[in-house]
Amino acid sequence: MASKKDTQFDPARTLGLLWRVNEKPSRTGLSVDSIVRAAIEIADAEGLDAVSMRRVADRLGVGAMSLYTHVPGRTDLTDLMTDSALGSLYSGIDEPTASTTGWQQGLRFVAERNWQLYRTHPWLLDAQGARAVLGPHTNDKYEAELRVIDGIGLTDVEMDSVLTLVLTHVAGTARALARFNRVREESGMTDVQWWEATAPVLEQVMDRNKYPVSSRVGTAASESYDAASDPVHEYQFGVERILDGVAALVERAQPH
Amino acid sequence: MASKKDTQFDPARTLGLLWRVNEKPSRTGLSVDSIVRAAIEIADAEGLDAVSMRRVADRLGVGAMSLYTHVPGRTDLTDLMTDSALGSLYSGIDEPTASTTGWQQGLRFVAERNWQLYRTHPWLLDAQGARAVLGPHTNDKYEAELRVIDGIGLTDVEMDSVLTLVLTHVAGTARALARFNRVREESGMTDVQWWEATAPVLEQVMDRNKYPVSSRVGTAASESYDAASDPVHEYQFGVERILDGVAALVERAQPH
DNA sequence: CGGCGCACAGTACGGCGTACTGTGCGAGGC
DNA sequence: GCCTCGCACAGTACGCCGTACTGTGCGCCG
Repeated sequence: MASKKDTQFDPARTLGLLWRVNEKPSRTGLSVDSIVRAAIEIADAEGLDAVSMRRVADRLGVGAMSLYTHVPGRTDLTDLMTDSALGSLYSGIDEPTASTTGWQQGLRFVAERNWQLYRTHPWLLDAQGARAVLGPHTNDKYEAELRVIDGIGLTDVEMDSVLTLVLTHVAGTARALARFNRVREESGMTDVQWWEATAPVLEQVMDRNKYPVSSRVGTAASESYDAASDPVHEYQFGVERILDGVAALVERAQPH
Repeated sequence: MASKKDTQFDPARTLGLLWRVNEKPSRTGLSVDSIVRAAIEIADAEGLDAVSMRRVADRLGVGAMSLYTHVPGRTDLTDLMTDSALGSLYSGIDEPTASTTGWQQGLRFVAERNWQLYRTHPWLLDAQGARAVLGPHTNDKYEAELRVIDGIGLTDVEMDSVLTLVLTHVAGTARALARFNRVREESGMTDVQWWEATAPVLEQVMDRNKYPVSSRVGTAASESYDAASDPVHEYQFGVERILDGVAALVERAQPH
């Protein structure tokens, strides 16, 4: 994925598409918007891999190649899907700041919205292929999220770093959750079933004495989670640790 | 990718492969090890997408279908590659604890090794497709890494959570770095060139007044990084914040 | 030395993105 | 009112992919 060389790498064209510079009223109702909408529906239901040009065209009752009139190729379509999905994140550019007080609450709000976004559109995690997508919603998102940590004593660069840190954590744990869910769907096997098939073989082959700490911790963790891992817990635990770490940074910047 | 239904989902078979339960001395030197080695070489040079069964077979001077005698399919091959790559992480199960003092230094050591691992094998980031790979090296890794935070006052579950938090952060920032490098390679365009092609169009379409905070912060960040982002800085910054956050947790568990 | 099993090879199918090449509809000029 | 031209849409084809299924011929064991 994302390894094919684009026929033509044209940032200007992509940008024009993202901001819908040339709205074309076509004769069969085909348009950038309708194509993106169809693609997102498929991706939501079956993942990004299921979004092939043929599938999207089928869903629109149109020939596969007709899509290329409106969209340069699959890569750009993915960018368009990404920016479009980001449009539903916040009701407005002020929502995160307006609906919270204090930077901790603000960052938690931002994290939670991103987490929910990845839950509804897990394909977003597979969609970050190339350079940043500079679409309108992407820009709105960046501005809205930065505002919750503006004016709390961090430098501009630190603000960017803190936000990226939180978002990277959310994406990472969301990825674990998506993997978790996908495996269960596709294998038709619960974690317990899988473990029952795996454990006996592992027992024969692995010397438990070699792994004192990990067998103790692994057992404790899986008993606590009722599974091999618990992405939701990881997400929450991580956010709290990170907020504590950022608090230390803020205090250092502004000694009371 | 990773969406095809496996012909047969057989954990026992996969495990046997990972632990090399049935070493087969074949007649042309073809073996699980040689196949995995060839696959990794291709992946290191050209990414995981370039690892097709045909490519691997070609490199070994063998027909594509012959690989299936030793390996059930591409999915399992990927698991084998992953466990194999993890073998080079530490010289022994005690290296992280033996070469550091204190849990902070220990976690920094672990983070750094993982970071370097992802730098040499970026395809590892694309290889986590299904359930955990329970190979020998994967187990060694988990044990080695847990030991650096054993006995510092955390509960077993907290130990697992802390390690996962650090590793998730490393993987996330390594992914950003890999993307960064790949884009530069493939597009043949530096960040500066790209920006020069992008900026004028963006200027026409985006109202800067709508984005006071992000244009200030974005400018500061990109001037500081000489690029749109700096994954290395993000990695380091994040590790320090996370360590501070974990320190707060440790102190809370063990009041001085 | 005969025979059998398994390592290896080949062909083929249904998928993918998309280059290139038609076709026929809708709108503008007269 | 009609002709014409441009562009939205369609089709075919190529080279990739993973892998199911079907041969072949080598090496080992009796």
